[in-house]
Amino acid sequence: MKFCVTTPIYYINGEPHIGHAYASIAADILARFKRFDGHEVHFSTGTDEHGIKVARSAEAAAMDVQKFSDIMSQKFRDLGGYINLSQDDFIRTTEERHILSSQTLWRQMEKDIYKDSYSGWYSARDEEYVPEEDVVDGKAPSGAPVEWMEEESYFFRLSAYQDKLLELYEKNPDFIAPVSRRNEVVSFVKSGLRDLSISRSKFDWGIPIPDAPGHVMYVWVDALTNYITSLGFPENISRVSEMMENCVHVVGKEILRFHAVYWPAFLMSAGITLPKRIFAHGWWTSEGQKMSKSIGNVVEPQKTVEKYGLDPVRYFLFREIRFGEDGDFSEKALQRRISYDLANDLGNLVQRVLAFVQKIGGLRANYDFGTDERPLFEDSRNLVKKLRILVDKQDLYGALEAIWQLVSASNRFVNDMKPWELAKDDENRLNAVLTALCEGIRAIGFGIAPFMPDTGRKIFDFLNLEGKSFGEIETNFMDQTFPPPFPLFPKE
RNA sequence: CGCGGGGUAGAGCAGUCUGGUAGCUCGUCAGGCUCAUAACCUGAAGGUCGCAGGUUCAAAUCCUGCCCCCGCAACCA
Repeated sequence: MKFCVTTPIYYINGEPHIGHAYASIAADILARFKRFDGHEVHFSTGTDEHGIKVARSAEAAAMDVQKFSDIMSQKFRDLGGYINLSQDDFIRTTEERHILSSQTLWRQMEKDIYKDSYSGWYSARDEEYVPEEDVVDGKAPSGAPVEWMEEESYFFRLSAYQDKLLELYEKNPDFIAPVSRRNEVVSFVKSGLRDLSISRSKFDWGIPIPDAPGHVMYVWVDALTNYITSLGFPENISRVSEMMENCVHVVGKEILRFHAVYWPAFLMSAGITLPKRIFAHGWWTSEGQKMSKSIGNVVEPQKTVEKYGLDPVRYFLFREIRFGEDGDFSEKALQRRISYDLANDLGNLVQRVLAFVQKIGGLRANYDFGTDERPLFEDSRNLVKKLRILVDKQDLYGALEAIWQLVSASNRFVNDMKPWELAKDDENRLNAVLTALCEGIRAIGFGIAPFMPDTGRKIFDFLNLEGKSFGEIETNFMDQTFPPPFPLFPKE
């Protein structure tokens, strides 16, 4: 089976923040899970580097725009390192392969492209058109004066795709997730689609339009195309098709419309396979307030990871709120998750069980699961099946919830079975209990590994499982001795 | 009358379609237990279910009006 997942490509006009890390880690978790489950995975991320804003920022920094792009793009590549991204490709829209890809796509859409003039209120100071309703007393929101301008532009016949898009949403109810976002898009499309201006001629920091000197592509055309460039468009069209139909685009809710309306319309026009799903994630506030530089509450991924460790942060982002909804990032909440969920529940479970196994010199072969051990054993074997279903819905919160149900069940099992008493007079029973618990810990390890890669690996090491995948969970723990365990999430 | 979602214990949510005086997770407090970085069990505190009317034996749940919050409302990458 094939699986493809993408992050948005990040616009390099600003510094990486927790929102970028969030989307990237989400995609990373999906990619890692599918790899564990034996799929051939393509996971891409990257940077979006064209457009007037980048050109202006470079100018403000008195830098060559390509040089500026190189520096900014590198910051996003570095972010991937801090958060342990397992991407297969990091794409930059200024790369040659992408320029060719975008121009090819443009050509394939040409039957839906026509030349006309675009007019509107233009702010020369801001170098951009200002929407009619934002113009007050002849001024843009920035205070700059606006004037009525007209320029030649290429248009994409988006209006021709209204019915096809509605049919797409109708036939594929899961094309857009979550459901509330889907409804927004459907209602937007139903309200009527206008043709889209897809070229710019007032600046040149963009991909040149074939045979149209002076015109560059509207950045969104170029940006969206990255997904198929990464898959090998235009050379490897079969790979593009087979990956796209199994592809989940993880996007922020602010850019859903571009992905759920424009992108499928472009692909339909060009005759390219549509992605399987567009998943719109929510936004984080920080300590109860909107993140902003002036308040000084912007959560910086690198600093947060340095202070709390990567795995706890990855865990927190997907346990604190349901994926798709908004939530609040606070240090107190993070500390609580680390202390309670990770150290007390998970860490302590692993420690109390493996320390016991260590104490009796390993697991022996002659044991029999009785009616007491069976349920935990079954739960352990069923966890992966549950996770497959949840992960296919991108319900990462639900997945962690399911894993922690097994953590709790395991902890409860230790309390109920009292291995410390069995140790006195019933060795076989003790072996059965500890073996069932190791089964639980193994399942938990597989479950958390996509979320917390380092912690997953530690658990695999504890149980001599390094290199095993989901398909190999049937292995039995017989006559095993394990290396001595150590606390996974040590408290100070 | 632009479209849509929502206001339920300290926090986040379910319950509203198919009326029967409220539930889940986390947090707080007390007791029990203890192999371990401790967890688990039991019990407790805490809600006029946005406001006001109406229907009904009975309303978070149905009807009417009002207040408030939040998305979307096209070229913003």
